[in-house]
Amino acid sequence: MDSRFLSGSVEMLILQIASEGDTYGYAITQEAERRSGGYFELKEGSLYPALHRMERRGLLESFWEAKETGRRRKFYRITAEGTRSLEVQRASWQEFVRGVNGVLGLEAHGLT
Amino acid sequence: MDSRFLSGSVEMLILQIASEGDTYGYAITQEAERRSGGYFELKEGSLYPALHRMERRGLLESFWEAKETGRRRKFYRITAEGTRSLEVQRASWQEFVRGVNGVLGLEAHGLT
DNA sequence: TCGTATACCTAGGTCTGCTATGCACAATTC
DNA sequence: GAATTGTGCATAGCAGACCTAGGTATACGA
Repeated sequence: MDSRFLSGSVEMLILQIASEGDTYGYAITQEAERRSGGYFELKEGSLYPALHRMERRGLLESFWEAKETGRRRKFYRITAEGTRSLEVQRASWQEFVRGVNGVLGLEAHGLT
Repeated sequence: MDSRFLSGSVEMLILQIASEGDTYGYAITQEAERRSGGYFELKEGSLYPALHRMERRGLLESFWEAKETGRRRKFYRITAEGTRSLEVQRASWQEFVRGVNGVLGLEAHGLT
């Protein structure tokens, strides 16, 4: 993965995955990697601080899995504000891609 | 412009514009804005440090316009290494877009 | 038992974009 | 001809975000 472009996308990717059901840190890294065809390898040093930020900002809320024994997992659930933010960020992302492609002279067919 | 996603793209955009002919700082901001349909407004505080970085790294070389009077302009010319870097970055950009769109569930038709 | 996978966390470094500011000349407007 | 806007370069210092590297711990297969 080229992390040059990653900055600013991590939170959107996390929100997207969280928007499809409660999830936890490690699962997010796996899912992002799977869905991007192996492209994204979210590092823990990026992921966990991002999750904490997003919780502080009210985009996510968290709870520890109720389990007496075994591995502990901290689950995250998207909030109403997180859902709104995701919509904004998805639109913003598509604008951004159009902007860059415009400068690069690339055409983006089919992407609205 | 949403500068959230911008990180890491500025240098590619500069390289692209410089690859089409010698240019200078102010002209780059105008060209980026024009070609992105008004989306990009490169700030001077981002642009000039980026140009200096890129020159240090050997991606660009600069020369002052030979002009006795009037405004002084510092022109930049892409180097062979800059050209190679641009190719790499363009490919990397397209991979990145595919990766993000994959996670977001967006299809990118026509973009290879 | 040892390695690998799963699972969380943080300190500190680095990079990059931004705001704010300063300097200077040109062109236009009043 | 004075004031404003546009063109043009530059830097200091702040803030944000990603990474490396390290720490802790359980589960499971060889």
